[in-house]
Amino acid sequence: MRTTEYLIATQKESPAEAEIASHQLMIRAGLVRKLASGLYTWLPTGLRVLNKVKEIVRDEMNKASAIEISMPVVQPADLWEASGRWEEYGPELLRIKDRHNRDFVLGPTHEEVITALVKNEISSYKQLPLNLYQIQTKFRDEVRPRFGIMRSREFIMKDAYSFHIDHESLDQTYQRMHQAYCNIFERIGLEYRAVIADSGSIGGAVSHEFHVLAESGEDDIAFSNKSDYAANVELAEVIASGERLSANEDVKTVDTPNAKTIDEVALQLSVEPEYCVKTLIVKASEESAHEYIAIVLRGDHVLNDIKASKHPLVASPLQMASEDEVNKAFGVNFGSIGPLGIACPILVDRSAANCSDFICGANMDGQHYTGVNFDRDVKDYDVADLRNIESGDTSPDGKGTIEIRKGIEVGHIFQLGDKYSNALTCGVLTESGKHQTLQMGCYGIGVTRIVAAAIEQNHDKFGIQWPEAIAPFKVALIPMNMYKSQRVAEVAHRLYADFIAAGVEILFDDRKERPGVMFNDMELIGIPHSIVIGERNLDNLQVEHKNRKTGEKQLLNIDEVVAFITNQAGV
RNA sequence: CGGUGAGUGGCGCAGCUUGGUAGCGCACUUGGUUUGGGUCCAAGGGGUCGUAGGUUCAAAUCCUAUCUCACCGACCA
Repeated sequence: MRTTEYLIATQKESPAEAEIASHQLMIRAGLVRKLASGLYTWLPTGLRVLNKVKEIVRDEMNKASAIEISMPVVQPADLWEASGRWEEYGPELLRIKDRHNRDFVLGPTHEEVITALVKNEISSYKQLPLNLYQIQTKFRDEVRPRFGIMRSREFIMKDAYSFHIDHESLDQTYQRMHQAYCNIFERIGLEYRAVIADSGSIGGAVSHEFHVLAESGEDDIAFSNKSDYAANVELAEVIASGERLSANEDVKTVDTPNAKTIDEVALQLSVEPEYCVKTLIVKASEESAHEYIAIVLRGDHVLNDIKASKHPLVASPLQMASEDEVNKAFGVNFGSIGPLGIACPILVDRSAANCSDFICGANMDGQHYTGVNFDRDVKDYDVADLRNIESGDTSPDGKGTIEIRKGIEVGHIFQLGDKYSNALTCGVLTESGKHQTLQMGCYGIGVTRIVAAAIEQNHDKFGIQWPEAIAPFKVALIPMNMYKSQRVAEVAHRLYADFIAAGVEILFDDRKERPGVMFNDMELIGIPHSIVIGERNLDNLQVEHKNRKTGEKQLLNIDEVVAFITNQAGV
């Protein structure tokens, strides 16, 4: 490709609204342009990258025996009414009417359509398992589109749906998809983690998210430094390390005037917060036959709402008691609540349960106890996993310690079970001739989001540094003063032809621009290899190669350039 | 949906407080200059100042309404 026949569309400045690197760089490098909130046009360079990602996804899906189809973006509402999601989905579902005033939706996902399809096409267990996918535009009327292409309303998703006679078969395909996803992200060249998204209470994981690690990510990922364990911070189970030490001290009452927080208590008593416990009062569930529950955490730990609300004694969703309610029920204000002698059931976090001789509120304003111990002093309580996992905790699989980093969710795989097949009565006849509802799995990848995530992970102050596998071009050919130097022009044209003959994707900057402009544009666009042709090196029949990622420069003989690139880039 | 802020050539902004008929940088066009890291000079083209209404001799500027967008919180690939 020649720049003079191409649309470069680079910019010096990025729009004020672009907050994160990938958004700024996608606009500055001329990859996308915004049409309206959450709606983007893909310019030629961006589209080349997008297509590379699509091809890798497609290839790995095919290798995993998934079969490509294409379903409509516009879907009739009655399917959504049948699945219950016409009511359930809410305003993110864009609803439209046709000329006959019939209701349709712009598909945010395709479970309904695929299930209806399979219901009609598949009638025997012999045709199973079946795994169908498409790479296609989705529309979700996001509350707040953000970060450019990262969270747009219209986006491209690879969505796959598998159908099975039983759970065992579903599990096999699920594992296969898990592996396919790992292959995809490895091939693209991204640092990622497969994250446990929901450790179902019955039998193992039923959902994994795939996250690309990047500072700008919106999710906190906890992962082991020794194993491949990874989970959302909210969902990661915490196992308490160590054992409780024996009680040495007696309970004493100390004055802690005006100390409302653990930090203030710890400061007044000159101890670290981890030697204190904090007691939080939450609303109890109906079945608990109490009004409130006291939750006890170590002073330096953070309550995990999700875990707490899953406990049978605790109201779901979690509701913290107000200070007035606490005062009314227990005769004490925030700051001096404690488990010792409190008139409600007590839930103790696993880590807090390992504390001994600890400090806690005395249930009298302005006073705390020291030297408190479970069992000896606090007798009736339940232990549960109630806090957020933290950096440095032991990994839940027992291997290594936990690190926490930000992640961008780019993929999600699910074992759906029979939710949709049941609602739309999708089943087959079994070997014994009985009707059997199918088990389903679904597997999504945010194709457009991968492009943004790749930039988040691979850029510097000059621009994008594309991984080879998804770079819009492998090589930028940059001639110095081609319009003045006949020699430079000749070599440039010859190399350009050679690269094309060798099947290398090359961008030949034949604009009549100053060198600085060309260097800056090619670096901003992020092409992995630059070949610079200048009078300077032509006497020795050499040109210069520069690696975008490492910045390394070296001189190459003109005759060797193409081979050098094809060997290095694995073309 | 709640909170905050902004709408002025393609992009980034100034002008608004104190009304007087729109300006700067980038980009674009032309000519010259320069040519291994976003040259420099000159000339030029392009804007219903988000929209509607009002106040006024006069509105980008003041008032009212409305629309849109962005940023911060709960959802998602």
